[in-house]
Amino acid sequence: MNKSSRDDALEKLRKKGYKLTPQRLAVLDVLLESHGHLTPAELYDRVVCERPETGLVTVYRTLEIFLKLGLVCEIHSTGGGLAYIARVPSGHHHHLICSACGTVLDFVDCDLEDLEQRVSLVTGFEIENHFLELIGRCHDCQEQLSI
Amino acid sequence: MNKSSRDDALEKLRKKGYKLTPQRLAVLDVLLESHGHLTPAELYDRVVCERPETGLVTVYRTLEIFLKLGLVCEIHSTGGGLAYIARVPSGHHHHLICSACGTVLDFVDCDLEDLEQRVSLVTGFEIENHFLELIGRCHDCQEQLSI
DNA sequence: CTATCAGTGAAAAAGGTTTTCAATTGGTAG
DNA sequence: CTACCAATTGAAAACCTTTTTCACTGATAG
Repeated sequence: MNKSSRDDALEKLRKKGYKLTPQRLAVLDVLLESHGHLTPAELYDRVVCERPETGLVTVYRTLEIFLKLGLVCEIHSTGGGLAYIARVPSGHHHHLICSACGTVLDFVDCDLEDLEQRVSLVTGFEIENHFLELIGRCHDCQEQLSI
Repeated sequence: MNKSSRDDALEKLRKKGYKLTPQRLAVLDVLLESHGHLTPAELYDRVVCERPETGLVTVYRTLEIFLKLGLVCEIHSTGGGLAYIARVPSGHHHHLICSACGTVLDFVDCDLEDLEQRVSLVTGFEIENHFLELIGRCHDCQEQLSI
């Protein structure tokens, strides 16, 4: 639960003219309370606990809006579909994903600007974006293996 | 067309006991002749031109084998499904993808080991893998914009 | 020649995501 | 406070990608 993230999100939604419906608030709160990434289906399951009248479609539509506003990040590395996690309001960062429990940590220290400049010089590409995810095993899951 | 890549691929297939069927050869050749990444459906379309009796299912099955043998790389950043590109036999590398024309270049110079060690120290994660794609605009597509 | 078995195509199934559409609702102007 | 209207919603259907199932084929070994 992060009050300032929540208020920041509500502010952005309001500013763009999106209505603060109960469904959108529920999706937002589930995202903010979650420690790891969630697939749309997982998100839907949790939202339905609070508001049984919510539809899966609305979860998809809400995620689309949240993504456009930068309130969530999309995670691609997970097999099959996409997953989403609330974005802390800290600008540029990447994700470190535990392959066992799915916990996602952010990290900022990526130094990719240097790499991008080098690659750009060699290839003539104008780099617009990058996509970096580290996959590993978090401290807790390492311990569970050795027990 | 890259003769040594083709021979290398045939060698690997043979060594693992996979039969060199016309369908598999067709998929391989389309991949080797392509400059960018291809979705399974795109690949299928091109293969069908040469061998109309080929099924989409076989393309999927072939890609699965090629991926296991390291003959192709999977690309995640593209919206929707996955895409594949022939892997040049050069070990560890990443992809630079043109957002306009889809051309994919490889680059090797990633220095992520340093980053991984830093992130590992800070977070306690044991890094197993990383996933990096740079997205940009290739030299040709930059020119087309300015014309 | 026959038995075997990897490989195949077509169809069906299985996900996941998007579209359609009629009904409802949140925010606002009066 | 009320009425209005565009935005939003849920359910169903449509779509797309990928996987599974199954009967059949075509090599290969004995």
